[in-house]
Amino acid sequence: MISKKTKYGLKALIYLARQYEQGPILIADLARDENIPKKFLESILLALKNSGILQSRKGKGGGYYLGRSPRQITMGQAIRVMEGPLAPVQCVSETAYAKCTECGNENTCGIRLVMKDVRDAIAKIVDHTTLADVLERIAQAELTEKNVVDFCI
Amino acid sequence: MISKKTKYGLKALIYLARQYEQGPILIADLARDENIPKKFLESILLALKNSGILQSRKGKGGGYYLGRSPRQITMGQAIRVMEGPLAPVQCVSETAYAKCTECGNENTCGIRLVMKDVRDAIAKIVDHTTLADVLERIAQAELTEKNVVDFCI
DNA sequence: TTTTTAGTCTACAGATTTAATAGATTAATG
DNA sequence: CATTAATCTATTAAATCTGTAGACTAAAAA
Repeated sequence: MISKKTKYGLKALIYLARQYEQGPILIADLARDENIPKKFLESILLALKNSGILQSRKGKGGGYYLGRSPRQITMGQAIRVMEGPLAPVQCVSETAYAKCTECGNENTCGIRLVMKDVRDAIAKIVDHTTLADVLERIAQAELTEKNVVDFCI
Repeated sequence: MISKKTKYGLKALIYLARQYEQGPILIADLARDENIPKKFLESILLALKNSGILQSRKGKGGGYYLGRSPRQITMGQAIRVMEGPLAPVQCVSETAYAKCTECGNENTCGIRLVMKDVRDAIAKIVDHTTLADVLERIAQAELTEKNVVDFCI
């Protein structure tokens, strides 16, 4: 299960992607609109900024905005910032490899063999899904739902 | 990242699968051979027993053993017992669905749409990988490694 | 240049989860 | 009835998660 921190962060990114190139957005507005504790959100956005995904400006007219286009930001990049590596075990992580302390022979560890497949399957999805893709899927889902509602009426 | 508890549990299951139908195995032996804290292992095995994956016998000649054949125990079943649901967000869990508190409209939530795909990808792997499959892959990996060693000499 | 605005940094604190340990109890065998 | 080995209850230390408070810094406007 992903943490609230990650959920909040992804929500914020989707929110910012929706208003891409419309100038900086205030933390306070984002927190209010998405129902996220403001101080908590601050630290999340800061982490996203330090990783290069977001940029910010201080003072009047300031706020947060995407550091590059929604097409160039993947869910995988964002998730790694907030949740850490995708891999279920560190010995199969591509971005944060480390030997498992419990593990004897890495080449013949059954758990590792399976978890390598799991990691790759997760990465295949989140590293190929951009914020732009997410916006499109949301729009599609909203259309579908609208039709369902119309159908009901 | 999966917890130590889950790693220990999976190690124990693979260990027991290797000796399937050779009678009950002592917690103490398992703990020693796999380098798992004995008391911690006790509680893990008990949970696996309560879920039906393992069976046990008390007293002399007792111990733990697989409740069914290694072909009929999947990694997914075991992981769910120790780690909980596979789904990255509870609103896409097949075995433990619950509405996300942060979520407004579930049908049009972008995070949900992506995480549903992730859950399905994970489930596709772990629900179709049995303990028998893992044993086979280990055997295969050991063969490969042996050849590599031979080649070096 | 002072004031206002809004992000940044430091520190902390409560709640929950993780990873264990200790000891008493129960059930099965011989 | 003694021995064996799983089971149950309780506790604990450490880590992580979630959230809060307040001082600090940079930028813009008055």
